[in-house]
Parts: sequence; C-alpha cells; structure tokens
Amino acid sequence: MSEPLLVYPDPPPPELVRTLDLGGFNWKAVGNAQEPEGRWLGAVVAVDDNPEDGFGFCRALNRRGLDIPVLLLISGTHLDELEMRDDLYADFCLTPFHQRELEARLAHLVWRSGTTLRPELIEYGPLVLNVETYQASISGRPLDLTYMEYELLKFLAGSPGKVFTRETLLSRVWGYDYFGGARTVDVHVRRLRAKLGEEHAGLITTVRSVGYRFGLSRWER
Amino acid sequence: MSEPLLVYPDPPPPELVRTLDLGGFNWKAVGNAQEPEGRWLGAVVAVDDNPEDGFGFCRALNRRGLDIPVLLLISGTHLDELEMRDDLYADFCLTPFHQRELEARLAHLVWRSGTTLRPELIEYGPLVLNVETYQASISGRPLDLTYMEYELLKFLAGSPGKVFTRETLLSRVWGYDYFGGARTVDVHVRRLRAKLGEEHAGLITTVRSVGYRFGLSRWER
DNA sequence: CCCGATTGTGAAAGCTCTGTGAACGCTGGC
DNA sequence: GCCAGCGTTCACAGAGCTTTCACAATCGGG
Repeated sequence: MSEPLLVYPDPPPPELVRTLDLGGFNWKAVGNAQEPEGRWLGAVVAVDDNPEDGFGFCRALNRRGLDIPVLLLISGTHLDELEMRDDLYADFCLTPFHQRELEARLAHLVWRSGTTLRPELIEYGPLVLNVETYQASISGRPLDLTYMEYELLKFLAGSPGKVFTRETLLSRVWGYDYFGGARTVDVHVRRLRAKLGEEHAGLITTVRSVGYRFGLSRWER
Repeated sequence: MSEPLLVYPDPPPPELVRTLDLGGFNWKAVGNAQEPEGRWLGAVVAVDDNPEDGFGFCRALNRRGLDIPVLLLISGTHLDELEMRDDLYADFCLTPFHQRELEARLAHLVWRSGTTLRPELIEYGPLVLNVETYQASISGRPLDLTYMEYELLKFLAGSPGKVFTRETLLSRVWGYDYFGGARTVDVHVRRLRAKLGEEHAGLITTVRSVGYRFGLSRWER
C-alpha cells in the first residue's frame, strides 16, 4: 500500500486512530484541505462534531480537483445532512462504528478507486496542474493563469530542478519559430511568481546569467 | 422515479418492505436473477440468511450484464464474506438497519448510478440530458435545443471539466471529415449559453487560446 | 567599494482572440 | 414555389493577453 489515506480532522477521533492503526493503514491527518499534496488512496472525514466544517473540507478537496474518494463518518442524528451532498462523498459510515465495518468500507473504497481512472496531473509540492482541465492550484488555492503562463509553468514544472535558458524557453514554450525578445520570459516569470503568491514565489528561481529553474536544485533538497 | 428497484429475495425481509414502502420507492421482488428485464434503478439484496445464495444472485446479475448497482443488506457477523467480492456490490448496509440509513444509502446509490452507470442519461448539476429521447432540461425547465446544439452539449457534458479545442469539437461532434470554420463552434456555444439562461450560462466556460470547458463553474472564484 | 551586467518592475502599446449581430444558403414540409 | 427552421459564415468591436520599453534594483567581479 504505497499511497496513504487522508484523515480529517487533526487530531482524528481516537476510535478512528485505533481502527486505522489496527488495520495496518498508512494514513495522515490534516487540519485543512490545503495541506494534502501528492496522491492519496482516499480520505476519511469525520463530520460528527461540526457537519458544516467537515463538508467544507470535502468541498475544498473537490475544488482542488484531486478526485479523492471520501468516506464520511457521521452520526445517525446528522444523516439528513447528506441530502443534496452526494457529490461530496463516496461512502459513509455511521458512528459509533464497528471496526470491521469501517475496514470493509475502506477496502471497498480503495478497490473502487483502483478501478476508475484518475486525472492526468503534474504535481510538485503544493502545486497541482491538471492537464485535461487546464486548471492549476497551489496549496489548494486555484490559480487563474493565462494561456502562456500555464504553458510556461507546465513546461518548467515538468522538469523540476532543471535550468532553462530564455532562448530554450522561447523555443520550447512559445514555439521554435518564435521571434521575440528574451525579456518576454522575464515578464511572464514575474507574473507567475506574483500569482503563485509570496509564499511560493521562490518555486521559480533565477539562475543569474543562465535562465530560470522550477523547484529546488538537487543540492537544496 | 420511473424505474423500479430490484429486491431479493422474494419475499423480502419485512423490515425492508416497510422501509421501501415508507420511503415511497417503486420496487419489485424477484426470486432469481433470470427474472428481471429492462431497466432498474438499483438492487437491494439481503444476504443475511444465506450468504452464498445472495452472492450467487449478485454474480448472476453481473453475468447478465445489466449493470445494476447492488446494495447489500448484511449482518455484522457475515462481514468477512465481503472480502474479495468487491465486484459484486456497490454498497452495503449492516442489519438490523435504521430506516434513515438505508434511505440515505439508496439515495446515494441512485445518484451515483445516475452520474456514472447510465449512459442514456447525462446529468451534471441542474442539467439533465436524456440521450434516448433527445430531451434536455435545466433546473427542471425544458430546453428547446436544435440537433447540433444538443450534440455539442452532450459531448461537452460527457466530460465535465475537460477542455476541448475547437478543432477537437469539430471533428468529434461534427464529424471527422468535417471541413468548416472554427467560428462555427463559437456561434453554437453562444446559442447554447443563451438557451441555458443567464443563471447557467457559466456552465460552459471559455478557456482562452484553447477552447471550451463544460462544468466546474460553481467552483471558480 | 565601485561599476558593468543582469534582472525585476510598472505602464502602455499592440495584437490576438472571442462575443455578437446579421446575413446567406440549405433543407424539408406544406 | 414558398416558408420556416437550422447551420454556417462573415465583419466588427471589445476585452483580455502578450510584448515591449524605460527605468529601478540587484548581483558579482575586480
């Protein structure tokens, strides 16, 4: 089992922790939907205490376009909350739950997700690019990128750590027959950095007298 | 709710009958998997008394290729029987069950099959396309679409979120050998948006320099 | 520490792409 | 033949995006 299970909230209910650990699951709890990065087998979301909070987490997951199947833990008294929220979860389990039932539901969830296709994603740390939908997000926040910005970021993120000269970028991203100034790249990098936000602007680093690099060089990680 | 629910065995457990009737479901019990013909919303299979018998029914359903999603009713003591039988059921409910839980699971099952398992009905949010009758409606309001408009909308709505270039749309919707201007797509998209109404016009979004995308509008900004 | 080279920044020009209204031609029904 | 409905094409205007430029800031070598 390579990919871990996503669990919400953090810390999770003790009986959930117990079941997951006893079941030998590889899991990680998070406090918000911005945290999770990379690939996940599925998610277990406890909506017991505060339904709106839990559903908000699911909605945020959806919004990131990661397509993680969600198993809800919900008490019988909150069952009506499920109405009209079918798109937020794949399955649910009533609390208090039997360990066996939760294990069976998790196993079924994983089996099902293994049989359905996943979207084609380019990921690096907090950055996710969905090639099919032309959507990008960083730390869960959707990025509103223009065409050239998206193409440039896609190209850079496709080879993390590698340095590209402006000329290379112009020919590979803009087109081999492109005729324009090299400063064009600078300007696009600037706007990309701005849209990535102050926190992640460093994802694109300048290599003086050479060009630009996405992500950390192999010496920095 | 036009299509009925399939129920096994016949007669079904009394508490199941009670729940289905109270929930206003249209259902029919059968004694074997050869009986059912036509279209079904889903199936409820009680495997309580004799697990092998119930699973045999599911297996027979599968073999007939009817693609009916199955909700199992199973007691906690038989939970391990589920192992390695993921392909036989879509969901399960522990017995004795709460009426609310079964209703919620049935509703979710029906919703899921409506979005994935029934190709003759394409749904996305408020939009419903009936492929068989060539009818379309949004928020319950019937849409009076022309042939090309319908075909275009059907193709787009068939892959929500995915971006299609005008060339792709022309070749896939108009035909591989179609020879015409790309602006044709624009005009049809415009008329589609107009007929969808101001409220839902955003269902089809323009991806500048690329093409058009259906869906995901409610998540964008 | 100074200076040239390089890169970041803001604004504005210029261009591409899309939305829109209208017209044309085709087809099938009457 | 006429008409209505539909698909297609075209021209134009506006919006949005890209590119350029001038200047400021930064870096690195000597």
